[in-house]
Parts: sequence; C-alpha cells; structure tokens
Amino acid sequence: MYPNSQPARFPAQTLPINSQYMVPPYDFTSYHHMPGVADPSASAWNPVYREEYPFNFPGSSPGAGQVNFNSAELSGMSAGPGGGALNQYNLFSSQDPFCRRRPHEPAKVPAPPGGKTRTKEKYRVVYTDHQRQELENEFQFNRYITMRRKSELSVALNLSERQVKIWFQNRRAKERKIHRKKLQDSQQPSTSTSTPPVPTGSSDGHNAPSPGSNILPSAISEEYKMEFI
DNA sequence: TTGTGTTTTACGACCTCC
DNA sequence: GGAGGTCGTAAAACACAA
Repeated sequence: MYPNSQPARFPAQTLPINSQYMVPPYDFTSYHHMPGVADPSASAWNPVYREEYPFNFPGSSPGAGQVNFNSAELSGMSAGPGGGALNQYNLFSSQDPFCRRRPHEPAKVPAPPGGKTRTKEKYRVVYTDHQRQELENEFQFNRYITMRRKSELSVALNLSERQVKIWFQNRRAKERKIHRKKLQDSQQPSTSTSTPPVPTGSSDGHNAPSPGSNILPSAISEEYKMEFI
C-alpha cells in the first residue's frame, strides 16, 4: 500500500528495466479482451516523448518522478504478441530490490455462474513493486496518460494498455478519495459550517487531460490543484 | 490463527466528446 | 460507435490487532 510503503522514492533513473525482468508465460489475452496490442515499434522509450508533458509538479524535484529508459534497456524486454504476457509469480528475484511481496499461488476462482467476464483462474493479479513504481512515477508526472505513453508503459512493464488505463483510473479515484477524506477531516473541528473550503487554484496545468481527452471535470481539476499546492 | 478493516485490480454502468 | 472519463462495487491481497 503505497501511502505507507514508499519510504524512499527511487529516482526513476535508478529503475532500469533490466534483463532480470523476465517475461513470464502468463497469458493476459485470455483474461482481458485485448483490442489493441501495444505497438512494438513504440518500445523505444525516447525521453523526447516527455515533451508531451510540459508540466511540473510542485514538490517534486526536477527530474524526480520521471522515467528515462533508453531503447537499449528496453530492448532486453519482450512484450509477447498479444499485448504482453505477465506473470507476477516469475517476477520476483532476489536481486530485485522492489520485490518485497511473496509470490502468491494463483487463486482458484471458479467461473461465475452467470457466465460473466471474470472466468480466468485468477481474479486479479498483483502488480510488482517495480510496475507500481513506474506507474506511480508516471502518475506523479501526469494524472492523465496519453495514448502514446500508455503504449510505451504497457510495453515497458509488460502490462496491457487496458491495465495501464485502468490503473490510472483507479489511481485517480484513490486520490479523489484521499482528498475527500482530507476535506472531511479539515471540516471536522468546525462542525457548524457547511461551506467547503474553496480551492485556490494554481495554473500549473499538470493535471491536464491527455490529448484527445478533454473531459476533465472542472471540479476534479480544482481538487488536484488544491491537492498539490 | 483468525477476524476485520484497508488497499489493490478489474469490471460494468453510464456519461461526454469526437 | 468507439474511446476514455467517473462512480460504484466485487473480490483477492494484505496488514494488524486480539
């Protein structure tokens, strides 16, 4: 849980994806529908792509939270055809400083009687600390991931683009939840007033939606502004 | 060990935008 | 109509007190 479990954020530059990060045989294509396979040609993680994000985070040191992989680092990885195969259980190496968790046995999840979608033997997988760290780094850089970055991350982390997208959705939801709780707590001492604190916005623009998606509600935008002042 | 609360993946429903 | 957004929720994984 990372509010409590990220005591020292590693600079992203110290997180090279190396050959220890083996591509496991777990086949996600049979678990998720995989409409779009990450373009293998996008695997060259060019730092120039960062120009998509002219944002900076208050509180984040220059360069912190950024991911700089070069194509040589990534070339050691192979996202399997079909969007990448992932098995967390093979990702734990004694040499991997991010592997704190035990590998878990796959849960035997019986197929739902209704014939719904979660019919795979695993209800959900647990992402490795490395995967979470990289996703978190990206999230700190921008709350809304671009299609390009999503494709790059999915290749780099051996996740499907859908997983990356949903991770960001869940991460934003988590942030909203935390912020709501903060608001509640701040209102707790003064029980009589019902007026919520008015966010004083800053125009850093870090939370601008990704290109092609301009449907960020203004209320949410204000939330983020307030969160990171 | 076990019960319980929290966090993390993943999805469906519904919405807006192009 | 498709993509991606939020919201609510299910269930696994996890933490921790008793």
